[in-house]
Amino acid sequence: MSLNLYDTATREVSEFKPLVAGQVSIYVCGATVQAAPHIGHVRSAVNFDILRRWLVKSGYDVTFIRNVTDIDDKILQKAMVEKMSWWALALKYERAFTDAYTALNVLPPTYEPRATGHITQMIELMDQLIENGAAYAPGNGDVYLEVRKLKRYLSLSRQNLDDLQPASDSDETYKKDVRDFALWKAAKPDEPSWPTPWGPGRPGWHLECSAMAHAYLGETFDIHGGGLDLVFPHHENEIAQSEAVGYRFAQRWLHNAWVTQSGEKMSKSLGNTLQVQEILKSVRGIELRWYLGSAHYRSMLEYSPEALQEAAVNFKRIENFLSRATELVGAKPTPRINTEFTKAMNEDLAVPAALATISENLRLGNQAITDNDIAGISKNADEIRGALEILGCDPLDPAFASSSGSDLTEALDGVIALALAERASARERKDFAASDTIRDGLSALGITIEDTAQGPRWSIN
RNA sequence: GGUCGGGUGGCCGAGAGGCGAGGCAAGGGACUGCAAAUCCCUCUACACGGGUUCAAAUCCCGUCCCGACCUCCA
Repeated sequence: MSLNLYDTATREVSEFKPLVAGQVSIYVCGATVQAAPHIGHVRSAVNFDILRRWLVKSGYDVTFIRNVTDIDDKILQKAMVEKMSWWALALKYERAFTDAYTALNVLPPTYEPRATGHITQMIELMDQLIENGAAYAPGNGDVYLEVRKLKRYLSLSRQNLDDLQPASDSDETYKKDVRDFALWKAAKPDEPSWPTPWGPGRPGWHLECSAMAHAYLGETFDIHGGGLDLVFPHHENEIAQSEAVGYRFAQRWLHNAWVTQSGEKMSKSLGNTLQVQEILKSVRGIELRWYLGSAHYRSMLEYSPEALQEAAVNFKRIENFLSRATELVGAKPTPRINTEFTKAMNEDLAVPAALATISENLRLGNQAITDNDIAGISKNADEIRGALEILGCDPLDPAFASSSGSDLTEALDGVIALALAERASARERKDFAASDTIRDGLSALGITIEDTAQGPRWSIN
């Protein structure tokens, strides 16, 4: 069974064939670290993390590059506002992104290059582009790519150059065409700069990704990913720069859709963003990940607090089954992937269909508990755990290990066992008022008591 | 103006010519001292108007509505 993936360039789902058998190279546009991450940012990270985990599970050796753009106009602006050095601001928010990724169990990339660490590669790239006539340095310190000379420009977004609305800041006197874009920007007073043959300056947005993709993945690689809003101009311009020097660049383009609120894209300019750190006050990281990963990556995910809570409750049911299964089987489930799940994931990562297989496993597994069918419990628990592992939501993953020490849990278990013994004797003498007082008391402390065929069990809400 | 998504039941969310994904909520039932948890059953749908077809949520034409990008964006 082979993996089929969508490609933004062809607008079709097709069989994924890596350039080198058994290996996959991926470049994903990471954050421009100018503010704390909102849930749209991490949705993108989660989507591509699921892709990566699925490729690894499918037997590929995956090289996964996700960059950090740590220099751009917005970062300089924000640094002024926050009255700190641009580099301090960039690192501050880079850490915020890293914390968010960690909280959501997004695997660290194979390498995470920063734009400012690749100025040399950018200068080399511009050098080549100027030499072969694709780019020009008008003499003021800027370097532009001459888009009119490109044959395939805008093929990813399928637009015509002449149909584009002129840029709002198109009073550029140095550009040959208003649509030419800056590879490099001359330093203004008080701005950071690096020396180049064309004068001191700093990278324009776009150039860093071409340079870094080339540095780590070579002239061509399998998959380039990012948010849908990067198709134009960012990815078009990456293609333009890279193809103009003769690189074949990305073989396939994957773009994730947004998180929306009331149908509108979450964005800083609308002020409707939901910070990851805020959301994590109401749900755990694993629950937020379960929620963000639940929709198909190419579909908009309409956020609502209710939907998030629903997802969290839904996830707790699965966790509850896994912990009961572990108790009854006497061993942690062994992750296993079933054919239905595989089929779903191989069809352009159809996570919603994959979730339906988990629901079925859950139903059958709970039924097996009722029937005391250990083999059935085990089978379904194994398959659920296997699926959760791919989705990055395995509650037994050490990444989600609870911070409360096991000593504490043991002590608590002992205390609750005492209370439950009292309750059991009260029930035996049919003193239900007394037994309910104990249960209600524990419940008020956030401890839920369930009476099962194997006796009472407790859990913390 | 150009390019591109979308409108599915009370809600979320798949599907893309035929057998109503799945989840949540709701109603009924089983289990329970009562609960909780769990299981079983039931209900509600494809924006609108035409067309193609034996068959349309799915394809075509038109209309309405929502959203995104057009050099800030995951």
